[in-house]
Amino acid sequence: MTFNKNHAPSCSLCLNKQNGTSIFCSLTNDELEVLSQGKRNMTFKRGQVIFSEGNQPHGVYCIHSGKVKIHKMGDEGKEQIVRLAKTANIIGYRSVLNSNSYFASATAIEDTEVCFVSKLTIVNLIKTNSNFSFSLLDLLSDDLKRAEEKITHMAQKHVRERIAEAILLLHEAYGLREDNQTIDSNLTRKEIANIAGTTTETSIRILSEFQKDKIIELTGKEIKILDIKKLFKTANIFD
Amino acid sequence: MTFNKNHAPSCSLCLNKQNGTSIFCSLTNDELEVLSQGKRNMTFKRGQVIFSEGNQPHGVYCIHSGKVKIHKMGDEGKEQIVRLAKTANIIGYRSVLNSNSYFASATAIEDTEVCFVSKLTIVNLIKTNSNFSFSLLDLLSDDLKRAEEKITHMAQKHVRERIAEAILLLHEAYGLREDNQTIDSNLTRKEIANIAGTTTETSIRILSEFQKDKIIELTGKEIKILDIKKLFKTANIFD
DNA sequence: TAAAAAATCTGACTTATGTCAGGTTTTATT
DNA sequence: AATAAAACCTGACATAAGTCAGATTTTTTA
Repeated sequence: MTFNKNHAPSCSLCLNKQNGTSIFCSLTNDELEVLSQGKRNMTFKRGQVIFSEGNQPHGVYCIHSGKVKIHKMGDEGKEQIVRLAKTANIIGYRSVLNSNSYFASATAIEDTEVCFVSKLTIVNLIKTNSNFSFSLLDLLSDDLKRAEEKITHMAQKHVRERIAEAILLLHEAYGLREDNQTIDSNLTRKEIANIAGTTTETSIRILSEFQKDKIIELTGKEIKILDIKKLFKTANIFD
Repeated sequence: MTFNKNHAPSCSLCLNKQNGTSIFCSLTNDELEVLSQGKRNMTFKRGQVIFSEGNQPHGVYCIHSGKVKIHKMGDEGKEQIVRLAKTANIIGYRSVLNSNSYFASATAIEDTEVCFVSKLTIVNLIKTNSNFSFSLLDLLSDDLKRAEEKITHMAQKHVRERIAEAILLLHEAYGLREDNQTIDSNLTRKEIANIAGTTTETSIRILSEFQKDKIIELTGKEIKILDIKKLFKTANIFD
């Protein structure tokens, strides 16, 4: 990890804020100025750890650009990926909000720039700006909803359905490349297994099956979605 | 369900509030008065539904006494229990906070009295009392932590470990009866299966195994914990 | 650019856990 | 109290998915 004082712009000029995709959108100009003054810019190369399970949190990380996986260690040292984050998302807030140590780790899955914002700044914002509190509550509620949905699916769905769901999650979280077909991420088979909660071998086998069934096309780590309707059907998701 | 205007006391006199176990502890006397005036008292018999997946939420439910399961329907109509609530807990807040329809249902697992608090009241409290916001954020953070832990366990633990964990969850959530050994709840084998994410048959079989191994003693639906250390070990939980 | 280390792939085999079926006991309803 | 409906239990069997092992390809590192 390296510090980088000048790369990310001031928060009020940040594109992610202007897009309306950031949790900091509800801040006043003054508040943004304070945020901007206090933040610390850092960059992480693919594979580098942003924070680690068990450590003490001192603030949150706003992803200025890049992609991050949030993962937990299981009993036998097997990784479980519990969330995926991208540009404009903030990570590490859960532990800050209830003052526990991190219960999960965050690792860059591609080169990533983050702005670190101290716990004190976040706490002050909650104290003074209820819109910010609402944004945080909304964010947490959404995460909780997804997590409890995932519990149900882990308990009840077959691996084939869960792998299909993992691909759909990647699609939703990271979107498509310019060709409008290829998922904009390159996780390993093992990481896909760790989203779906299965073994690397099974993940490989089922991805090949999907290719044989003309649902996806695989080129190395790239996944091109050929038939998204079939993918939803395979995942057993209807709506 | 029946309305019951006089059973639960005014919020400021409520024992759950005085115990320090309620989320409303951070409220001022004036705020408690508003809360008290606005609340509506309801009672639900064992098995009755408090709110249902898919419906629109209009407020939160504070459990004055009783026990409630929060559960989701899986694809094949199989229930997954995602949380357990008891006296002093509030339920239904997740959906209120991000204005979605309920994504899970709540059903009384024993006779339960609740106080219904309108969404407007909650929103006003968040707007005016940042301590209340902190309490809610803390609550949601804790739920999220537990949920993401459960995802990992669902994905990686064997059914035997998950059933042991389910018993420990019951123990933690509902505590013990006067004998200091028997868990104060009487879920069916099927409901235990629906916490652990397995079938009724397997849950029955594994509970019998635990009895044979002198970890628990079963009398109808009652579960007496004989060896909690062994139970933790069986669940593969150390700390 | 060579060597080492990951990641991918495939086949054979094992096993945990689900499914089905039938009987008994407990609980709820009339 | 009688009947119906859940809940509980057990055995036999089926199968989804894990494990192990070895080969190939890709990526990383020196």
